[in-house]
Amino acid sequence: MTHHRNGNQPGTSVRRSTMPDFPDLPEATVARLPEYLRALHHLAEAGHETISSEGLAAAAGVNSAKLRKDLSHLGSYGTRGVGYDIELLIEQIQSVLGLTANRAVALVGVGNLGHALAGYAGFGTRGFRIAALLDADTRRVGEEINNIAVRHIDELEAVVAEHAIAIAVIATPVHAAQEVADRLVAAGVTSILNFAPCVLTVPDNVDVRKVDLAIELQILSFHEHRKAASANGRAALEVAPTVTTAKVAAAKLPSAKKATSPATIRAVITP
Amino acid sequence: MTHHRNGNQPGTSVRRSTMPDFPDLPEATVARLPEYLRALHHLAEAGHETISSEGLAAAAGVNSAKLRKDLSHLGSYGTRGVGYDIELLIEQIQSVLGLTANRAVALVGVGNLGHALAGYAGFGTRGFRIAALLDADTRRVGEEINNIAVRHIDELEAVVAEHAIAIAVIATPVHAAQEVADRLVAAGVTSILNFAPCVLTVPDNVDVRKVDLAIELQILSFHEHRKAASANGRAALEVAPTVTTAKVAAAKLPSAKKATSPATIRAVITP
DNA sequence: AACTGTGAAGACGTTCACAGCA
DNA sequence: TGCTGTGAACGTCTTCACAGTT
Repeated sequence: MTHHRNGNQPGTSVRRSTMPDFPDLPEATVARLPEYLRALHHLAEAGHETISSEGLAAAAGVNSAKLRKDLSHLGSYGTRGVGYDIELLIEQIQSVLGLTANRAVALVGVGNLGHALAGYAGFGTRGFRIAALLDADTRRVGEEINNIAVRHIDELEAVVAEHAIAIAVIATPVHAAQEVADRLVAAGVTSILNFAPCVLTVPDNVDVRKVDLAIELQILSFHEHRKAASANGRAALEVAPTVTTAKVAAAKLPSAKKATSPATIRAVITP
Repeated sequence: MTHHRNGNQPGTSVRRSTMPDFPDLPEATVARLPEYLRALHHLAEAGHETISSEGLAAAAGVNSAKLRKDLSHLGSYGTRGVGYDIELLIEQIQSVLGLTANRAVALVGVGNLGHALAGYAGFGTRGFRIAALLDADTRRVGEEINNIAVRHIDELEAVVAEHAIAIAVIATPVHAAQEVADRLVAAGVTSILNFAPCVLTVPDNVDVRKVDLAIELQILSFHEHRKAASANGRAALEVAPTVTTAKVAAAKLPSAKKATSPATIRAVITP
């Protein structure tokens, strides 16, 4: 969760807004709204005008109860017996997410990955505008990507002020990331999307989200490993008693619990 | 959360492994183990041999109770009064994640982003090896990135078989993603990391994780929006009593809602 | 009849606080 | 003494199932 809030300081500050003009959305809901939005745009383009919770849920890859609960947090924008008005819902979600005007975003680090991000067309269509590109390498300064010229990192503060930038993307090497983050924060940035594989330390009022490709793969690797292990385990059941011993030791105590529910012996085996 | 499991079918299958050679890790724990692993490598390079839960937690950006609970799921690898042996813990985590041998990964779609991913050095050092690059564009076929030649998508099935690939990365345009996924699955791939901004439909036994840059930004945008709104609200408290009224009305009625709350007048105002 | 909105129940995740071990 | 490992308490998220509305 990837995606979750990033409470860097273990500090006690509870995150619920106290004086909001907007509902207190559960974080899990917030993380799904963008999916719904994408699905809604897709449906609108396909010519639909309304959609049932069932239909939208399918399009967004969640179940319908969850979807309805999520949307209910925004207010009542559905019609019983009919479904949701797609245009209306798009507007509501965009409004809650603060996507009404295109937000200016700064991208720091125009290397391999930064280059790709800068060239990504999806930003424009989804509420954002890359307003500035910054890099420490003077050889890259001046280069243009999508009509935006790369400027030197020394101009960071000026650039942030110039475009009133609140959100920045860090795509620098690890060793530069923390310093860049510090400067961004000092310049007034309050949200950071970090592609550098390291933990950023920032003040409490700054939000950080992180994307780490290797971590995603490692999580998948775990599941691969488990699939393989259980396929194996079944095959080896009577063959290798030593494994069983190891298992008991390894699992400490929490094992036993589910011992009787062979839930994961799933579709794989039973074709 | 961001990372989470991707239960595509709402099906009843409970995910806990029953016949594992390994403990039943909570998904939230699995998602954090890679962070711990990175932090541990970092500490090892800095010359440390043991580390307390407090220290490791700080390095990984979590609190120490969570860290201890997470590690306790793997077994008892700490020493009371001392801490954790770094080398030992690295080995344990790698083993649980199935990172013992470098896993072969296929990358489909060598466009802007795919190119950057293919060139990302971090994979090699973190348990993976890009074993194959595939693209539908014949003009890109033959090009070499990091000594791997791009092959034509027609060879997908052959390539997957050739390298016994279980994990694949999709970095194609949206319109190609589902078909590529279908072919990967048919060829035997059981884990997919999807960079295309769309929902993939796959069988139950296949794991999908998704990375969507625009979604990450939209989540940050929400928090920006909220910060701005509450800053605003505070500033306007005695000045505009109408706001309060509007707020109450807003809760239920679709329209009018935001009429009175120009939330985007942000930090600019509050020095 | 068809669908939303939602209380209530349950699963899951986090944090607390301390017993127990080195 | 200093730290881990963990039950118990608490909080959050998901799912169920149905009352309520068009």
